[in-house]
Order: sequence, then structure tokens, then C-alpha cells
Amino acid sequence: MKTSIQKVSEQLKSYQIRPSFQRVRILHYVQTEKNHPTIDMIYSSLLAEIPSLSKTTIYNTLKLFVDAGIMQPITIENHEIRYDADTTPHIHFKCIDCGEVTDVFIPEQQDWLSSRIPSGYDVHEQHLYARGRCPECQL
Amino acid sequence: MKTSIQKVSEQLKSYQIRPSFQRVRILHYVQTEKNHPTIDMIYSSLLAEIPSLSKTTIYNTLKLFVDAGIMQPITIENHEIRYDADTTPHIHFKCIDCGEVTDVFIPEQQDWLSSRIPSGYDVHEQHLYARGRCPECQL
DNA sequence: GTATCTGCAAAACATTTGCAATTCT
DNA sequence: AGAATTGCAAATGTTTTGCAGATAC
Repeated sequence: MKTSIQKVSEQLKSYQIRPSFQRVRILHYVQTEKNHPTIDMIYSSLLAEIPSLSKTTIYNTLKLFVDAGIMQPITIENHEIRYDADTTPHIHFKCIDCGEVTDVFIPEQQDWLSSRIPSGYDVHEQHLYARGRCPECQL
Repeated sequence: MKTSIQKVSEQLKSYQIRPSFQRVRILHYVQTEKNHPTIDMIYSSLLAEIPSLSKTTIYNTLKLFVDAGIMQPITIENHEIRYDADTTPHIHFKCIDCGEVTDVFIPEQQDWLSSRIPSGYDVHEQHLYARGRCPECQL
């Protein structure tokens, strides 16, 4: 049976992206921790494992992944970009207390928005997000 | 009959905010041009009228307005914050060609999202936006 | 051996902060 | 005069760029 590191490596190859050590670890990290990390979160988490890692590499790599369609950038706060390895449409909920971003899947979301936007608009992407208090942070 | 400048001035007073010349012009600009401007768009548009205007004042003023609930910041691109003087829930559509952000009102939006998020989450705000090509930019 | 990839250092940008000058009441 | 507001200049923080060394094919 293949390890998930091997799977990540093959996923990259299928996108014609060379599976360098850094790239594989970055993608693996974002896929397994489903925490929608920022650049800094990725950097500080991987530093123990890859002491030579630089932020420039993370910037380069995430740009590569986003352009390839492997990841999507999530824009909830204007001062932090988060990244999600799940590119299917779903809702992001950010807790105003703990700061965590969690996924909410609503079956009928798929075309709710696009089907309601007036004709004449050519919709490429739709994004829904909410802010509030998550179940763990209720008193 | 009152000019819209006078109306803006009174709106500010109703929020206990002193209607200084700069504040009135900034709010008036965002309200009348419904272009969801960035800080820079506001700055360069008002510079002719207020040559001494500084960006710091715009930063200060917009923070004041957002905290007071007079405006909402719109986060579509991570590298630019736009501001909207309409704080009722509605959809923003950003055209990938001309870059304009337009409003789309869908009557049933009001509670579509909040009513579908699993119970346990306490939803304070919901935001929907889409990206694509606007009617004017179709070939 | 040639392409690609990584990571340092510097550059470019956007936003915030401290403070002095100005304006309003 | 006293309090609030403005705007300059400096500080901060984040992202991008240029490039030299390392790595992979």
C-alpha cells in the first residue's frame, strides 16, 4: 500500500509538476491538516522537518499550485490568505473566537448562486463564506 | 431641498461622527460612485478637490466608518480591499476583464446561507461573491 | 551539461504609528 | 483654550524580484 507521501508525489506528476521534496511536503501538509493554513502556518510547521526551508519557496510553490488548480486561495480576511487543497465549491466558516476556518458542505450549493445571477453574467467562480462562533466556542 | 452633501453630513452626525470636510467628501464619494472603490481609488479621485488630502486620513476615516457600521469592507482579492456604503447583504460580482465590482441583489439571499449552516454555528455575517465576465465585457 | 528549483538578500508595496500642526467649537 | 482631526515622516510587515548556488534529469 502506498503512503500518502507517495500519493501526493504522483498527484504532482499528473499535473506535470516535478515532485521536489519541498513541494511534496507542502502539498501533503495542506492536504492532511485540513486547517486552511496561511503561508506562515505552513512555514513554521514545516521548518522542523526542513530546516533550510525558506518562505520564498512557499510563495513560489503555492503560486504554482494555485495556477495549476491544485489549491484555491481563500480570502476571508484581507490581511491573511489561506489555502485549501479542496477545490470543490463549499462554504468556509471562520470563527471569530478561535480563528479556525472550517468547511461546511451544503449539497445544493453547487449551482445555487450561479443559477440566480442574472443572465448576461458569465460566472466562473463562486465563493461563500460566513463568520461567527463555531460550536466549540459557544459557552 | 437638501443637497446630497448635506444629507451625508447629517448621516454622519446621526452616528455621532463629526462631519469634517474630508469625512463628508469621502463618504459622499463612496455613496455616489457605486464603484466599490479601493483606498487608492478614493485618494486619487478626491485629490483634485482636496489637494492637501493624505492617505493616512483615508485610512483613518474608513476604519472609523467600518467600525461605526456605515460601510463594509469587501474582500474579493487578497491584495485589494474595497469599500461599500451599502451594508445590506448582497452579492458582489467582480469582472475578470474590466475589474469592476457590481452588486447583484437576490431577494431570497437574506437567509439562504445562514439557514443552511448546521446548528451549533452562530452565524454573524455571511458573504457571497462571484467572479467571471460581466455583460459589458462579453464579445 | 542543461534545465529547473531553492533560498538568500534586497526591493517594492501596503498599512500602521507617533507626533506636530491645524482646525473646530 | 481645549479637544478632535489631519497629514507628514518613519516604522512595520508582507509579498515580489534578482540572482547565485544546489539539485535533478
